[in-house]
Amino acid sequence: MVDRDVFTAIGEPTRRRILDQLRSRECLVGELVESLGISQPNVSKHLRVLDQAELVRVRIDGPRRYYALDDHGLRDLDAWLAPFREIWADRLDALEQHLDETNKED
Amino acid sequence: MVDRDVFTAIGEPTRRRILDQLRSRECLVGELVESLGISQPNVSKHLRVLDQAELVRVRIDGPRRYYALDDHGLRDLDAWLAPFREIWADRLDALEQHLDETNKED
DNA sequence: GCTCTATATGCCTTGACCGGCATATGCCAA
DNA sequence: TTGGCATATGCCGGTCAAGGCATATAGAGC
Repeated sequence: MVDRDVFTAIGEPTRRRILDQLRSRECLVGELVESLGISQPNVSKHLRVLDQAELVRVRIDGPRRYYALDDHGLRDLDAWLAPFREIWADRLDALEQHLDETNKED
Repeated sequence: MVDRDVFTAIGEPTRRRILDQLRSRECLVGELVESLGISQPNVSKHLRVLDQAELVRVRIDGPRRYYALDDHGLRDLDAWLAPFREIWADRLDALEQHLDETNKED
């Protein structure tokens, strides 16, 4: 329980299922327990990891806790991905250019 | 050694360093060993995981193996991320709209 | 204050994985 | 074919995380 960054957080399939579920709306812990079919302590532990990675945030309402998506974590992931995406773009540009050149030659 | 998907592959810091390094150009295993300062067997093992996740591909030249980025894996990650990105967009739209409404009221 | 509900935390076991090391494999040159 | 270089693979020990279970905490109502 040291280095809970976004990458380790989304490495776990169950946690990705939680994130997928939260896309539609915020959920109570109990709702996730029921829909995912895993134990409540387990859900709470996964939510803790997701929270530390800023992938979810909590809204406390009396004894209930509503969990919802938090943009920060996934934006971090998106930022990490960005330079790689640029490489794809460059390759596509190069491909297009190559095709253009080829057309000219015809 | 079961479920080598993109998520588990990028969960490891060393593997992310390898990917970062491969952004500039394809590399030999020995080059990665030297630049990363870790043992050769270790690099080979990480490369194997990255290969299974389609994050890198190999070009064999005699006894040498050039490793380069493979788009497929990171595109998978990008695809997983897409629906979340749409949510950000929706929220930004909603924010803009709210600001517009507020301006009108002034 | 007591109790019920909702959730979090602690302990334990098991399994996965990382790193180090030794060794195997594959390819080339002489 | 023998030797040497580049890389992969197998084994081992330590570590860490996931899941199950029991239990602690916190709020709401009586």
